[in-house]
Amino acid sequence: MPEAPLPRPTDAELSILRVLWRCGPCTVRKVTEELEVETGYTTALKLLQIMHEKGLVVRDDSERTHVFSPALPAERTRRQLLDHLLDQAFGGSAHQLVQQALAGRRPSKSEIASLRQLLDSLERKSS
Amino acid sequence: MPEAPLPRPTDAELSILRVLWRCGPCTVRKVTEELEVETGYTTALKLLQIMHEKGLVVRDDSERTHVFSPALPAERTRRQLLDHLLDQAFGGSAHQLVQQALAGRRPSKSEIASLRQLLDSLERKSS
DNA sequence: TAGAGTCAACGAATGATTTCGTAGATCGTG
DNA sequence: CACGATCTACGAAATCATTCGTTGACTCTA
Repeated sequence: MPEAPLPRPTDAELSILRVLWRCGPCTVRKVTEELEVETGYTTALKLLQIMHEKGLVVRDDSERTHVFSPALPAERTRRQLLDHLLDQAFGGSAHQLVQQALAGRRPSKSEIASLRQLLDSLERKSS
Repeated sequence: MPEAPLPRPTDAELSILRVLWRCGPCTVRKVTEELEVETGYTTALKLLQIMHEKGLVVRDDSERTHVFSPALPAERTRRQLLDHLLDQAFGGSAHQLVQQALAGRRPSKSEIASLRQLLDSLERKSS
């Protein structure tokens, strides 16, 4: 059985994943409190149930109060979303995307330095 | 009346915008033919009608066969989508996003050089 | 042990998205 | 003119996303 790839999280689902990424495993109540937009308890619960069905989160129901964790590391999900945007809006050109992401912003000196290093290592690999 | 900001295009809408970006102003038929996934004529028409209501495309209906164009330049829409992803998935850290976008890819030497130049100019500005 | 509080489950309501069938107007050609 | 082709408009249907009320079970405490 070739397990289906996880679906792309929706906006509301992503806001829940952000909580789990930031706080670690959470109960429904904790998620409800940590969400940046005021949300009803049952709404958060329903979303977590759906996300559990989809496989986006893992549920520990050994206790009465269930505890939820992301099914994938944040980096995997971020990568998936980024790849999708890359295809859909940037014609697959990572270069163009990076250009757009940096233009008009103010990365700090240390960030610029770290990006330079990244370019260096990419160059070594590609040569 | 402060005109409402344009809504973020959905996936299907974005696939139509890609056609308009690539081909310039198009009739419904042209869009239908150019879409990468086989799509019925009325489906494309309906989408264009909705996009017109939302303000995502401009319609020239001076002739019987209408002609549609993007309401915004591609760069503005790409920027909007990128900013949204940045907030939603990368906590606003452009640095992290760029890291992720470049890691594991093979930008060409010239692309790397052009990105280096971009970093240079950013550094000059921020100092 | 009774009552208040907390919990998961379920389903309904709403709205957005996507697809497509049909109808009516218009155009061009034989 | 009449017919077929093409066009826009409209609305129905299916699916999905989101929110929330209610219910029944469990827990803790007075």
